[in-house]
Amino acid sequence: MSLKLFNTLSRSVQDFNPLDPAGKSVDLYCCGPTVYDFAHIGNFRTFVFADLVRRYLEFKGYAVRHVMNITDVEDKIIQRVRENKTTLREYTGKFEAAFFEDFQALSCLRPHDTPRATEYIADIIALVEKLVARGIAYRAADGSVYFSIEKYQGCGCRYGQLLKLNFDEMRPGERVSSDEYEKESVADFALWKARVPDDGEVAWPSPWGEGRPGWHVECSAMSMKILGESFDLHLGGEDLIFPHHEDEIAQSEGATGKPFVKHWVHGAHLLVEGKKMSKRLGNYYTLRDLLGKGFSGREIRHLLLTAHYRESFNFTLGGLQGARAALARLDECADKLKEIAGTTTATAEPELIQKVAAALDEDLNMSRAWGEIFEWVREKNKLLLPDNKLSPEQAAASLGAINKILALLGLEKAGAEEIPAELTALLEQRQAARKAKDFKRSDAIRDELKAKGWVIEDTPKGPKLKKL
RNA sequence: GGCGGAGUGGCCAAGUGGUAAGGCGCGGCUCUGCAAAAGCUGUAUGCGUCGGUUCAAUUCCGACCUCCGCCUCCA
Repeated sequence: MSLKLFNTLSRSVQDFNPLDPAGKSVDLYCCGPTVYDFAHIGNFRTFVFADLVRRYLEFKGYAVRHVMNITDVEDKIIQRVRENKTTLREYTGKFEAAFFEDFQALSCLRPHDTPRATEYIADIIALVEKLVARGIAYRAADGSVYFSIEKYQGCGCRYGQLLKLNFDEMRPGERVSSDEYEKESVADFALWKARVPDDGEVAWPSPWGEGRPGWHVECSAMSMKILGESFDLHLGGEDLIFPHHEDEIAQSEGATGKPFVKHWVHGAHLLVEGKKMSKRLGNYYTLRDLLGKGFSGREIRHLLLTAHYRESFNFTLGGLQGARAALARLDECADKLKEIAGTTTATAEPELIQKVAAALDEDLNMSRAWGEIFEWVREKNKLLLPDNKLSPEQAAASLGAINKILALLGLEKAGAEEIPAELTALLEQRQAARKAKDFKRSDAIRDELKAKGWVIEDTPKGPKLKKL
């Protein structure tokens, strides 16, 4: 089975085939965070989605090179640096570190390369020079360099590959900042922004005078430097389709004359509690906010992975409770299998893995994959309870399968917590009390354990302690 | 105004031209000294509204309603 993915270039689901003639390696670029503040849950939907793409490609046997940029120079950052009377590096370093902490809390695999824009200034300048030399970019009177869409189209290139553009009908200018009035045409965009007083110390020398890179150009410069002028996959949030990604294509193809990216995939946004996230509505959650409410990164990741990536998804606190319950059901089944399997090992049974892979092959249909997983859980539960019908070998094979799936999804269960000896002693006392029919005492011990955060599970084979 | 996406049970969410996966929640049952936990089980004559095509539509077509995204530095 081969992977099918939606491609924004064709606006349709198509077979994914890497550029590598051997069909073995895949180069993947995902637009990363702008490190001006803590990232919110919407940002992380995109990164978890990108992580799923990477993990699934690796699962299918591809050697993936995953690159994600860190945007560490940009208008908002400069503004914050000014307000906080700090330096660019100090300011962005703090939020970059926070970002990777959050990233890890969600079990996202660290990309192989995480280039910072400020460390690729020379490459950015070289790319802009190339565009200027080809006559596609021009220096305006204010010292900024702009990309000319007219000249680009004059070279036989197409602007508007990711979406239909109709400049006459568009509402121009609402968000054009006042420092861009030197442009020849409203559609043109900045490659290099001349230094202005508000920039403070944030500036680099260039052939056009001091300044800093435009936003879109960093992704073109860094992705091509690391992955080459043409590569397989470029991911990002759907809001980046225009202008960011369209401009990336223009800059890259304008400079190289080669197709930039073969396959563009965009993740949809999410709503929070049914509404667009906003600080005013109180439904703006950073990852830290959610962790602070007691939810785990694993629960949050599970919830983000329940819906299809191209559908807008309603993220709710109630949904997180549901994620917790769903994961508990899964873990419970795995624990029971583990108990039966003991130290026996066996090859993972292939059926579940095949079904989940078949679902993911269809444009990463996670909802269908979950359907398969939970149907499998029910089937296993029927064999395990009320009395086990599985041999240790069978249980080990089943356990191998579910563990492989959880690893694929980045939802491995953390190691079980050790039960303190004093609690085990209490549990034994309760059993003694029950045997003596002193239920008052046994219930008191049960309450005591519950107060300590542990619940007793009385099974036909005796009591077990479980962390709440 | 232009371009694009979406409306499926109490909530979340798949899917299909032939009669609705899965998760959460809720009810029932099993187990239990009682509970809890766990498991099993039940839970949409219906897929925004109104028309049309068809032997058959939630699925195709048209109109309408509602919601969401992008339209020059937002994941």
